[in-house]
Amino acid sequence: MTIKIFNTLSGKKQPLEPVEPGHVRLYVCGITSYDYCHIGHARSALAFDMIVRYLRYRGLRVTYVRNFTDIDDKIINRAAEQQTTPEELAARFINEFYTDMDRLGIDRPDLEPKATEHIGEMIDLIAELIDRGMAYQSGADVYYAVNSFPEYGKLAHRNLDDMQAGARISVNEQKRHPMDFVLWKGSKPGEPTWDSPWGPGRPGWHIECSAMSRKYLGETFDIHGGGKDLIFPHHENEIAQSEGVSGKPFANCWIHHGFVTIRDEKMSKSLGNFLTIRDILTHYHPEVLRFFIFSTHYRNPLDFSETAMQDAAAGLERLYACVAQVDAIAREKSTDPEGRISTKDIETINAIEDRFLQAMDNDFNTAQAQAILFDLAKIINRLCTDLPAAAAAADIAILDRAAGTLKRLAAIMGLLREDAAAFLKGQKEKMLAGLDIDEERIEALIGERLACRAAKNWTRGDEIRDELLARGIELKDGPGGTTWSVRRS
RNA sequence: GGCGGCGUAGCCAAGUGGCUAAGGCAGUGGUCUGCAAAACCAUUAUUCAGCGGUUCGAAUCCGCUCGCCGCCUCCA
Repeated sequence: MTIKIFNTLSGKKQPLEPVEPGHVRLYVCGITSYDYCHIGHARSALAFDMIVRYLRYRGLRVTYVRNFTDIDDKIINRAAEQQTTPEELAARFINEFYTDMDRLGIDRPDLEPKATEHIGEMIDLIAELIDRGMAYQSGADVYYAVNSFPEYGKLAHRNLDDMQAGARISVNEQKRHPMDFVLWKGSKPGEPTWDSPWGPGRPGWHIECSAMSRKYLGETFDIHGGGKDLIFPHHENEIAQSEGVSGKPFANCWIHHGFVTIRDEKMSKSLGNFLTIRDILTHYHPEVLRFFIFSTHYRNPLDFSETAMQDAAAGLERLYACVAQVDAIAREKSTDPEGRISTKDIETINAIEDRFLQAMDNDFNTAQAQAILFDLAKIINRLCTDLPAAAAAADIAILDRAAGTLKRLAAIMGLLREDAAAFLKGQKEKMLAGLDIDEERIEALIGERLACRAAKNWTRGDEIRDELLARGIELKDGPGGTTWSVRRS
């Protein structure tokens, strides 16, 4: 089995063939740190977290680099608004970013370089571009000459003529070509500044990724990723810079994920429809967000709604309930000498992992992979339902192994990583918090109902059950007594 | 104007030439239960926006039409 990935550059799915066999080098564009992260950032971080976990699961070594843009116009402007320095602002939001990422259970990349710590590398790169006649100084700025790179537009699948027809390009007297972009910006008074051969200034946005990826991953590496909105101009410009200097292919494969939308519109600050990660996490467990995000293929748009999150929570709870059921098997009562689970069921269980890997090998199809997890959960549930009280040790072992497979595969998406009973209890408490009733009162009513039922006073017993149901609490009478859950509205 | 994507059941969402069109949520019938709930079993798209075409065969390929979205400016 080979891993196939959709490559934006070629427009096709292609087998992953690392430059160094067995070792994948991956660069992902991280955040510009000037504000709290929204669900779109979460999708990006989660998508690549899943990709890295999967590649490692498949036995590949991965070097994962994700940068921080900690100097840029937005940071400077926001710092001025908040009467602080760009350095302080950027550092603060990098910390906030880590808070969010940690809560989402996202593994840290291997390297997280910051732009401001690589000014020297950027200056070197710009100088090389000037030497090669691909960049020019104009006033206090340095620009990249797009005409010097004949393949400009190959990633976005456009050419310079198409783009100029758009005519949304601001006129800048200093540029030779309207599409030329800045590599080095002469600084204005009061702005952060670094010395350079072209005078004091700061780097343009695109050059940092070219400089840092070259330093940490080399001139040619395997995968470069980011959101679809980065295809043009950011990634196009990175290619122009990096290949302009090296004359070699930059990234062999480009992965771009889709947007998170709200009511089918892209989130944006101007529309006021963006939600921060921490907003979401006050209402939902991090794994619910993960489940939601991975319920759609990473390249497709994903529409956020309360309903979708409720559905995701219900689905995730179903998987957890399956694991909890296996955890709760009464092992000590095992006396059956012979297992009863059919060979057919065992074969189906054994085939799950291959099916899962096949789905994931196909451009990380997590939606399909989730469906396979549900197939496994369904079998486990059925076997548990049919399991006699004195189940055979062999059968219990099969169920334990199946539940282990479920958890192991789900963990690639960062799911089912908590103790099942604890997770379900947590969800229950979270939902209970939104209701006008507390646990003590519920237990008291259950106690009262138990007495009624013992006396076969079904009428009053049912009354209590209906009363609780009206307040959002569902009762379940099981062999081990009555338990309750919060009804999902 | 240029480029690209999408339109599959009540909702969400896989499937990109050929076994019965995955899975989740919601719904319905049944088993279980004093009655319920959960779980299980069964069931819910003869059909994949519409119209034409290619093919022995298409949701899947091609053309056109309609609708929605994104990029071309900072953006995950």
